[in-house]
Amino acid sequence: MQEGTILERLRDMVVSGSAPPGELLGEIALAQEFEVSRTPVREALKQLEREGLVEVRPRVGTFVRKPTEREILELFQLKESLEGLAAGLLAQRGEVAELRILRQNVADESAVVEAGDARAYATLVHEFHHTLVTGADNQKLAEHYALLMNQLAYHRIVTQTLALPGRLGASLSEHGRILAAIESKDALAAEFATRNHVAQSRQAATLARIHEHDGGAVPATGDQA
Amino acid sequence: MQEGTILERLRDMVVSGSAPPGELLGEIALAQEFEVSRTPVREALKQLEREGLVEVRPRVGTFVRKPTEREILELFQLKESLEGLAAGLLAQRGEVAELRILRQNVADESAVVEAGDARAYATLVHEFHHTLVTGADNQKLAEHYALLMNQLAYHRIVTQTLALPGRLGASLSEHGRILAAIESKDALAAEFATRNHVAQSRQAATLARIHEHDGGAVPATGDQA
DNA sequence: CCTTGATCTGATGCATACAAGGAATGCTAA
DNA sequence: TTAGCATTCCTTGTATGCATCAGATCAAGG
Repeated sequence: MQEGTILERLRDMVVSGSAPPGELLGEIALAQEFEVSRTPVREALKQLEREGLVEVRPRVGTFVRKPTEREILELFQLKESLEGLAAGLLAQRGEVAELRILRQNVADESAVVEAGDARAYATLVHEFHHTLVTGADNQKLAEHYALLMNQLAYHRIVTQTLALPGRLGASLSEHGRILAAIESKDALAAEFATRNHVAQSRQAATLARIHEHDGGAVPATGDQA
Repeated sequence: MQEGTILERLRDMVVSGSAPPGELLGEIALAQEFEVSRTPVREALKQLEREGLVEVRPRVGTFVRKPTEREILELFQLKESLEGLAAGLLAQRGEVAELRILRQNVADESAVVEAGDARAYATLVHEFHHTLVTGADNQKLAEHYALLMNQLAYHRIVTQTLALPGRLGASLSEHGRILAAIESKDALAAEFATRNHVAQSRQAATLARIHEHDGGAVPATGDQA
């Protein structure tokens, strides 16, 4: 079959969207699909419930959960705080491996923005933020952050958001400012540059969702920087 | 028997310390104690593992986990960030029920400090921080915060910390500054007052742990404000 | 036609039996 | 005496059967 544990495969089904929101994740069906018994499937489903990805209705079933607008706002507020913390911590660490990765990452971002490749940029954005959090050298922070990002179905949101006009370049320069603040070992500046970046990203993501609900592609007329 | 679900009862055993670090939480023994089968016990243990309270060694057993010094530092860093976020959000909410609770709480704190009742003050401290987070009106924040606090074995740490000379009064005035910043709807001031308070608390807690390792009660000679 | 009720299906929740592996213990040999 | 090893015990991991209950379906009455 596929790779990875049952938990990972199930989580991927939810995060990637191959199991759409509202869909019933029946223990028996999944057990047959994974060729195991209900017990390990059940354990994995409970874990996903703890991660906020599915909703278990007792005696009824486990369903893929779709975050409400309210929850997305709450998650972005948390994201802002946690990434800000990470940037500040990283700035205090001095010259570490993650810093070099960030430099290379921003350089790569410049290149793909030149080429206008929004999808490649989305991948680099993901790596940038991931490196930021990893570089904070705080395992607990990384764990909490990972929970957040799963619930935000990060890739798709980021990809859609970056399709907004002007957002691509704005995001790049924001990353540049974050890196500069970290380079200068100014923890406070790094924190606030990061928080500002996340806030901007949140606004853009909100717009992207609104446009999506309008029905389909993002329009050419944008009203945000 | 007792009240609450199996999960809550098990968690309480770990957090309260009635099951000391390193102790084996055997599924069979717990199942007999709770008068259920291994299955629900096992589910609860897995949940506690995800909360970071126990460590599951495959094919060996589930053991009560003791946070390392490193982890405690990491958790306090997160606590500082999350409580700061909460205070800032609360400051932006205007006159809400939680704000009135905080006012009453600080007033009560003054009274018990006058009376010199450190134990009663510890309870009020717990309520103050809990109200702060609740008042942020962010469910996800509250959930992540709850995870943190469980791992910190908050009650005991706070109680020990407040026993340090001078810490009682310092904590009270810090709470006062936090409340004042929230009252003035200054989100940034509220955030930093809270972060400063948590940082002070962390330093005091570190001292308390060091003294504890010296062997027993906190000495009368303190070297922190 | 709409509402209301019983029934029936299918899902989870729990209990239990069996399989598999790690750790301690005691035995043997050097 | 001690090092090495086999064995035994005790633990979790998995599979499966039964009990229970939410929700759908269908029929009967207004």
